[in-house]
Amino acid sequence: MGTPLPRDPIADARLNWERHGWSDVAAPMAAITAIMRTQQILLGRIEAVLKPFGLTFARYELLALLSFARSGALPMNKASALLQVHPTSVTNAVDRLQDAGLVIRSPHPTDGRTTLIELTPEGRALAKRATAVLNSEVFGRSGFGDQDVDQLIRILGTFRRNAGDFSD
Amino acid sequence: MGTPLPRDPIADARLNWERHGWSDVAAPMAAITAIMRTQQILLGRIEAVLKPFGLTFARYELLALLSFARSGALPMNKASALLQVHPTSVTNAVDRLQDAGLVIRSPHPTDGRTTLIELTPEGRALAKRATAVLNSEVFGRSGFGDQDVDQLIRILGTFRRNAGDFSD
DNA sequence: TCCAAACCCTTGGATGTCCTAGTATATTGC
DNA sequence: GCAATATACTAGGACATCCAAGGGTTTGGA
Repeated sequence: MGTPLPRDPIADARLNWERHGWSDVAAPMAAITAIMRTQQILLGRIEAVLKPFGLTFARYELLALLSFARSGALPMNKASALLQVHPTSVTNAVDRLQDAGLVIRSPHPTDGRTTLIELTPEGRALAKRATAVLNSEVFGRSGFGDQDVDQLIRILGTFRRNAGDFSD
Repeated sequence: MGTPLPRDPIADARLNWERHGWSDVAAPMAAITAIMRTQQILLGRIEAVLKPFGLTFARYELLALLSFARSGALPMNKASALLQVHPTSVTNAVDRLQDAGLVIRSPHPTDGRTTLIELTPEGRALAKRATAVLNSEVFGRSGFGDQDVDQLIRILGTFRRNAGDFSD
């Protein structure tokens, strides 16, 4: 990561918006751009922690999801829905996790269309170790204050519900 | 995008974290995961709007940045720094924008190492039209309340400053 | 019963991002 | 003045994401 910029580029963009007569949408534009940039920063931290484990965020998410399933196994389409990513992304992740011996594919007992993803003991152990480091190095040092964390969960939760993520 | 899930998957993940004795980091984990998911939703909306223009978000950002530069031209390294992406990503975006006739590369007048990216009239016109639609369709209907927009800008601004994005 | 529609997963192609390495040009120091 | 260092951009490779298309399986209505 380079040297800090002398000025906040998002604040500058907001000024540019206002100068061009788009004041009514300048603030949401700045908020949305800030979300994009924050995601980029956080993803960078997470991937840096996971790299020594040979994991990417996408693969870790799948591993973690499986480790919380009672049986340690889930159908591909369930995983796709819960992780809210495209089915092909799950296929891709499973391919690599399987090559690494962390999961195995097995046929669904009653539905021939469905493939189950199952955690191996190695996969379960790796998920546990990776989570421990993520907890201490990323989530435990997020840089957000406690109140801001609550605000984020509230604001983004409302947004996600309105966007159709869940009907809770 | 599929049917809404019956339950919020991030709230469930938070419960799983608490059940496993990681209550101290469960809330920041939920906040960070929510940021990742929100970014995904917003990016999807933006790319859907830009697709008819033949633009992706990465290319649009570069066009918009150039359109705000007084001369309509910037060195590659400046663009990379301001957009906060890897230099190779700028190279990639410029390649495609140049193929589309929206920008041209020109040599820097005094520094032979540097390449200037310059907006063509077509590029400037397209940026203007794309911005108008983004403003009305995405930023103008973000789904965030006015107060929440302010909160997001404040919280994420502090985060980005602490992360070393800028020293303002 | 049987066939069309729906569903599940995979493959192939396009895009974007990053990293590492390499080439070319500037600047600095001796 | 020349070598060493720093900077700017590009090339190639690894991953992840999406879309479109295809083949196998199940379901439900004619």
